[in-house]
Amino acid sequence: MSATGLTKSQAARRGRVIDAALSLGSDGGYDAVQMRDVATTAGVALGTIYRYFSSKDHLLAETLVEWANDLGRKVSRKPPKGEVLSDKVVDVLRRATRGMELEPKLSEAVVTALSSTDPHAARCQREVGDVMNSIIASAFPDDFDAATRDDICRVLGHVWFSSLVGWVNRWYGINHVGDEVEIAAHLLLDQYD
Amino acid sequence: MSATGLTKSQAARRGRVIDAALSLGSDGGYDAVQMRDVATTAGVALGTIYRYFSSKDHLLAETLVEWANDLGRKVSRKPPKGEVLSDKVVDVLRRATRGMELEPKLSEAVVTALSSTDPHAARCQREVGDVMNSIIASAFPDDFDAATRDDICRVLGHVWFSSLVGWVNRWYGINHVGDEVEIAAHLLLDQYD
DNA sequence: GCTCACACTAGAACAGGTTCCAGTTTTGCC
DNA sequence: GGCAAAACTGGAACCTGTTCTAGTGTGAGC
Repeated sequence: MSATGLTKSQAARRGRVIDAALSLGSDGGYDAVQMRDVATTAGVALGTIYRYFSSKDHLLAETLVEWANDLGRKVSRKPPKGEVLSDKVVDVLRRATRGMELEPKLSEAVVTALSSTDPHAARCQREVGDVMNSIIASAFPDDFDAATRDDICRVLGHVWFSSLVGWVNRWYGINHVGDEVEIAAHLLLDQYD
Repeated sequence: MSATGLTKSQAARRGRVIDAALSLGSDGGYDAVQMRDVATTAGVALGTIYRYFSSKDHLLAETLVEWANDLGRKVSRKPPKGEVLSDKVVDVLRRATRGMELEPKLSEAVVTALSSTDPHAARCQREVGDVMNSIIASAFPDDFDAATRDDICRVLGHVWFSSLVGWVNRWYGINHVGDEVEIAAHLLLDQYD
């Protein structure tokens, strides 16, 4: 068995389940990800899904973890653009937001799962938060005070998350997410430029 | 019938339903607010609840609206304490947080409902947000630039909401909510003192 | 006071997430 | 290869939010 503690066929099964969730979610959003459908689409028994994921929300949250890690790798390959600190931070957050814009239904699904109270989903939520924080932090210069930087990253993470929830709940459009984050970034960072 | 469009007995029924939800929620949190139990506790039929509230989340969100309005009245009676702007803002946000601390189970219930996608719940969410924003805004001096003030209030609202969700999902303790908001307030406001 | 539209009730029915079970297949180990 | 343990399967069952139905009040306008 591999380093993850799963045999090859198990890893494949788990992968098929995530793929099925992604596929159903990107077509119809959260409600369309029905566990019975995920099971048949993935070609596994319903009960098997629950061997790998503690709940529907956990399943969707795991897919978001993969997405966040992906984004992290991309950002480290193509560092944020911008003359001043606030521009760089806005650039990286807009890239994150644009990624969700491209898959609105799927984003609705995963963001909904992101505010679930399932404990296993909560681990994913924290993981996503950590990844986002480190992505944002990577836009800062090395000589920036680390404690202040972390505080600022957390605040921006809160704004990003809260705006996403607002978008998912149709309080306002997706473009608002980027705008809101940009406003926050300027309020927090312009004093350092 | 009264100004609200409800007869006296209807207003009473509606009130009993909310009271039942409050009572069940403050004992056992979100999961303990079961619609069948709400119905029997309130002494109404299950279907009747759905005449007044479109969903469980809507019901809980309405109770939060009442709570927020309450807080708004209290704050306008006893204005925020503090020498400098950031202290005042922190004071008012800590009062909001303390209110939830006193009823942790109930807060878990209403905050969970606050991130629901039900459209009627969404109206409540926006209402709560507006009330919170105006409460925070009331800590600012009259001559503060209104647009900047509103931007700052929204950012603080995001931090508050996101931290509450984090608390509800057990990412960290309730005291963290106040701390996180305080950090954000200092980052945003110390430059104006 | 009558009446009609509408609200309410009890309870069944439905939907989808989650759990359970009996039987079968895989897997790790000797 | 043979065996015990663990994983998987199909499917029923369970739970709780939500909807529906048939019958019973109830109150506003005449």
